[in-house]
Amino acid sequence: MKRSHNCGELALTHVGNTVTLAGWVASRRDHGGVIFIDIRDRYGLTQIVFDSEDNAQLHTVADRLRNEYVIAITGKVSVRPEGSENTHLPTGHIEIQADALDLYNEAKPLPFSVEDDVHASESLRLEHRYLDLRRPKMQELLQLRSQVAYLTRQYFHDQQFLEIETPILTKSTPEGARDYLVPSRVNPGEFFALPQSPQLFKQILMIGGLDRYFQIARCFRDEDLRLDRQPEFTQIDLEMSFVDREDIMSLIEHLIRLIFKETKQIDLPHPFPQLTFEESMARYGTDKPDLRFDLPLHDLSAFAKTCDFQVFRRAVEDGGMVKALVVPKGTAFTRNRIDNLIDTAREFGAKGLAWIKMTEDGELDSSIAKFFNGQDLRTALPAANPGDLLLFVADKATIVHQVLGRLRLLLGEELALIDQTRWEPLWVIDFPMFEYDEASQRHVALHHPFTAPHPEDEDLLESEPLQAKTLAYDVVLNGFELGGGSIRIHSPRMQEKVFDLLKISKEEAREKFGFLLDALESGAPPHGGIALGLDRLIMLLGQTESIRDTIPFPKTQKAQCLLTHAPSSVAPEQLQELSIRTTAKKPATP
RNA sequence: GGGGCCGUCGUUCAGCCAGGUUAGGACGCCAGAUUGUCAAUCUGGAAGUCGCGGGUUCAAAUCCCGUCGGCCCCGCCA
Repeated sequence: MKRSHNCGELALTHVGNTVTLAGWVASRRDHGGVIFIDIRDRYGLTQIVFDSEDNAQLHTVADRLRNEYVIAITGKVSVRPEGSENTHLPTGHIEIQADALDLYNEAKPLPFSVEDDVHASESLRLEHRYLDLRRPKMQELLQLRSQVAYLTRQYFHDQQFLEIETPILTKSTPEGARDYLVPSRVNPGEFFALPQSPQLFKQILMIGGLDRYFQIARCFRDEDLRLDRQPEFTQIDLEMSFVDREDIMSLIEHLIRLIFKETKQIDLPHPFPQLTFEESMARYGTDKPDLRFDLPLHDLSAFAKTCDFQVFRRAVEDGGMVKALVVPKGTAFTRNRIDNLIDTAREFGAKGLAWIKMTEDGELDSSIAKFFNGQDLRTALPAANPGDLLLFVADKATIVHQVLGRLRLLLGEELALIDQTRWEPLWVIDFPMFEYDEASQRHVALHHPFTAPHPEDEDLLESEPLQAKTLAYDVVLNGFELGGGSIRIHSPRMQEKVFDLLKISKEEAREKFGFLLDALESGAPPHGGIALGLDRLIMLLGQTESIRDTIPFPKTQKAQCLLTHAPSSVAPEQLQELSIRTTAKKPATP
């Protein structure tokens, strides 16, 4: 028996037709003389009726059916008796009167039932992913992912882009994330690295004259996992020649808007708002602000400098700052809750968290109120209203922003300030070229070492490198970094200078990036690009809470696959062939 | 490397703080009944080394220590 229709498409127009459906038994309801079976496939659910009066023999066969058996049935589409329609199902007005049944496979009782309302723990779902993938919600997410990939390919092909694959076995480079390594059997003691991104290859493609490249590229980073981070993930990656950053931002903005419109009928703003890195840090304490709620950071450094509170005054005098969050209706917070906030602020890196309640009659209520002139504070912080709670952090800028930025998010969630129906994309631009890394006592690239500096900041590179801005851009959606890119350095002299500033020696630069430097000497066009995190995009678009739901076979937080039990030990002969000996304390046995 | 939450029949939870009967509910499973259900219903039944190891105790699911696993976070993620 071969199926004539899928399980989601039959309707009143098909009544009278003889059809064949194939799929899984989703549920069985036995009424004695009549048995109802719901048959499920990717497309939907259809009710089958086995009536002992119509076909006694088939009815006894149906009696043996259990959940997740795989069957095909042939029968006549009929109208459901009046009053027994199921308006929750697209196929709820019809049913199939079964005439024949093929049982392809039985299923033993399974560890959890296939339904959207998941009762199973995530580890159980991952261990039996084949069952989990049968759930309509999971199928919907993978369908969404496929649709987005299709729209992306269509969009770039229409714009003259070439889809080009870059190597998975490639060269380990310094800087950036930890590499996944692959031993080379043919070259004992040497290793390939899996790509953290196709960065260098796509630049080489531009130098190779391909002009416009894109790829839906798998990337690998051996770092610890998070809700939105997997060790292997997928980027929508592109690079273009002879463009400026506005060209790339506009191109990718159109793609994102197209994807939201086509898949979810969501209209994103046009154009996306832009914040400089500096503005974003100053106002939200982060470079990936969630703009679905306001609760900004207020700068009170000028006021703090003149107040009597030593902690505030000294912070500013020492080159730091004082900023505040104004928590609406925060006077209702109990002392205990405020103490918890103080603890949290300390965990985030603050020395403390000062607080003042502004009472309904406009007075200051706090143990530190005596240090402040109420009128001066109200003037310095006009956003504060009676009934609000003011939270202050006084420290150097990085700490103030980090602590208040995280408190802002925490309070946004706790106070339900986030409008879940809103979509707030934005660009963050003008990132600094470098930041100073205390650990290694040197400058490190904030983006990556191939990012071009702002033309007008080139002079700052040597004099005040930390002041130099780049032609980089990040696209942020609802507080998640969706992607980032930059205009690249195309001058070999500039590239060497940047390596120099990063304290990468000439020899090391030659060894690790020689091919790029040579390529830049060969006539490199100005170029730039961007990469979007496809998994995160699907997570946001599909409104699911974890990146793991967007990946058919994800890793756990320990970077293991519960389905296949990878990674695993290998036979000693395999290691020997690769000239590898493990130093693991407990060498696992294969 | 660090902090937090969790681990009890196939599944999901209660019981743990205040140690003491036969470890309980729901879903699922099995059997029977049942001709209009779609979370079907009714009756009956089976099902647990309480993650693992050690300790305290007359007695441990419960208290203590260690360990393994899942999740969230910090560090890390150019």
